[in-house]
Amino acid sequence: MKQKLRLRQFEALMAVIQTGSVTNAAKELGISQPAVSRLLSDLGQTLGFSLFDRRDGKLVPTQEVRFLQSDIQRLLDLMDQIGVVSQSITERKAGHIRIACLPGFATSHLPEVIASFLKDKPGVSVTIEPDRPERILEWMIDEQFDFGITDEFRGNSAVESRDIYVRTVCIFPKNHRLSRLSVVTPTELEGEKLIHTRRESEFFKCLADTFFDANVPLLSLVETRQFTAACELVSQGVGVAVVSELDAIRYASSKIEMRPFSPQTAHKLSLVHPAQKRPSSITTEFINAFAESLRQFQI
Amino acid sequence: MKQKLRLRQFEALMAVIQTGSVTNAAKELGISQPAVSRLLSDLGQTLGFSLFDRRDGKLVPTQEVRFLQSDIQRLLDLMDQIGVVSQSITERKAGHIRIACLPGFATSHLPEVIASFLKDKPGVSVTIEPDRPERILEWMIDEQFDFGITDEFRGNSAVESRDIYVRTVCIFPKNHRLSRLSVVTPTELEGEKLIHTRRESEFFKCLADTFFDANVPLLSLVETRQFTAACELVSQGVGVAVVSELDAIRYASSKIEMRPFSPQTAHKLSLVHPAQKRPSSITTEFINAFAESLRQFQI
DNA sequence: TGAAAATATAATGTTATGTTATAATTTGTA
DNA sequence: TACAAATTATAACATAACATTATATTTTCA
Repeated sequence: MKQKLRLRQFEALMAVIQTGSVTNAAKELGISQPAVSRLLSDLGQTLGFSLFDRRDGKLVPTQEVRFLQSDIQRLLDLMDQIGVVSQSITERKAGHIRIACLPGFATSHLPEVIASFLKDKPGVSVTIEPDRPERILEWMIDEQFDFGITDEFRGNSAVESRDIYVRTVCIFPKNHRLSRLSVVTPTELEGEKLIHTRRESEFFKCLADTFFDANVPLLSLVETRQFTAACELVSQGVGVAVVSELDAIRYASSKIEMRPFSPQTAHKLSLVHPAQKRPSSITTEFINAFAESLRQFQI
Repeated sequence: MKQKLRLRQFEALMAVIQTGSVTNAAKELGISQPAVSRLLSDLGQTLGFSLFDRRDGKLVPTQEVRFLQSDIQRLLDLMDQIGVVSQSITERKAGHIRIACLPGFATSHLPEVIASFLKDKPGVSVTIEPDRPERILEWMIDEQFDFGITDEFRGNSAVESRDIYVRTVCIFPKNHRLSRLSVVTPTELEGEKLIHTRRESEFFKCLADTFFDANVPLLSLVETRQFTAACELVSQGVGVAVVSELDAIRYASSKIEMRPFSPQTAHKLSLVHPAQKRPSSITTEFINAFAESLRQFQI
């Protein structure tokens, strides 16, 4: 066997097996009969055994060919499949996106965005991994994920980011004295015990500044990492909080009320991805879709 | 995607992924660097997305390519495998043989022949199906088996056969009065009750003829289809029999003795295969090996 | 920044794959 | 059996894929 086996030869072989004649095979392949004839004779030459026997007008494959037939069929099917899949990739209907996000997003906003994104993309799959911002940053740096949704991001040369400023609101238990207001200010919160994010967090500092500027002492009650935890505590009637509108809306229940907080103190979200690696086009498309989904909550 | 995907392009792609550079890939493939360069650019063109990103001196595949990578690898592996298998077929080291045989052969002579035949042919597999001659003939006619070992075959246009005449011997229990003889004749068997094959069988008729010619009445005791059954009965001391030497030797035990039978009355075996279908070369080779294995028992 | 290495492009030869024309073979039928 | 029709093989030749060498361009790295 000096000559190389060619895919085209196998295509011709299978076409003849299926149609029972060289002439019909040629029709099926959309080429001339002599072309098929030669592909077969070349293949037979390199394989070293004859491919067909004549049986009352039909060509039937020899035992030797039958022995190879299933493998050859798989080969051709696989080639087809690769063609189909790459077509899907080009049309952005196939691919995989690995998303790292803050725990709050894994259960509330992100799933809806993914669901609508995947609606017309049957070949696309997604991995979601929720964790703390520090971990998300690591994952971006060593490129274990394609896209990250985080906060408290302070910039990193290995990571590209896009900042989103989300409106915040004040939430409090139903029938709270604040419910008579249309806007809540630090002054109105004087004496209220606050549930808020960690003292070192950027958002807490901004919030503290607004209290300082209003010359109101900020009374701390509970310190939590996540806005959702704050929402939960408020709904238990423990206290009041200033949280991202995104979380507040998702948490809306009969037990809490929300009002705009003034001065507007935004919560900064960062949509991040590895800087070195060019994101796949499906990833880029998803990041844009996600950013778009946040537009209604932006300042 | 107007252009067709080519196997060669995938080979180039995988070589670059493995080696991390076009230059090294070219070396691995044993072709020039510009050749690889162009295979890649053509492939990228038809796929519609870029294949590699530069990362500190190395080319790393894009997410899109990674998504296809395993399928492409399988494709190439399969192509290799087909090459290897067809090579084996050519060298008659791969294939499948379906054998139909008389029950006696399935357990005694055939297995040894198969075992030694397969010794240097790792890719060859065998199916053995024991049954009656009528069934074996059917199987040959509708080509369900490649090779048949039968007797009482009277010819059929759909079946090609090769007749083998196997020597027969007279067997009897140890210490029987016949054991003083070096050759047994019908005359010597006068008065002995015989275990023999069916009355309609060709072999029985031949045997009966020798008795008739010797003017000795043939006393029938048990009629059986198979020689092995006769051997078993003889070893139980039930009577004497004239059987194929092939069976007698395999059945040799401390309980029976054998002597040549005269006049020599051969048992005709037929090695058959479908006439219309050209047997695979591995089948032909096996049939020859099997015929050879019987040489020592032939007249 | 500039030399070295890697890659892309251009010009061109070779092989695979296609074509049409036609010969040889097989099949079906009188 | 013979003969027309259908099928397949062969010949001569065009085109595309794939390779080459030469050379321009880009990237890498000291």
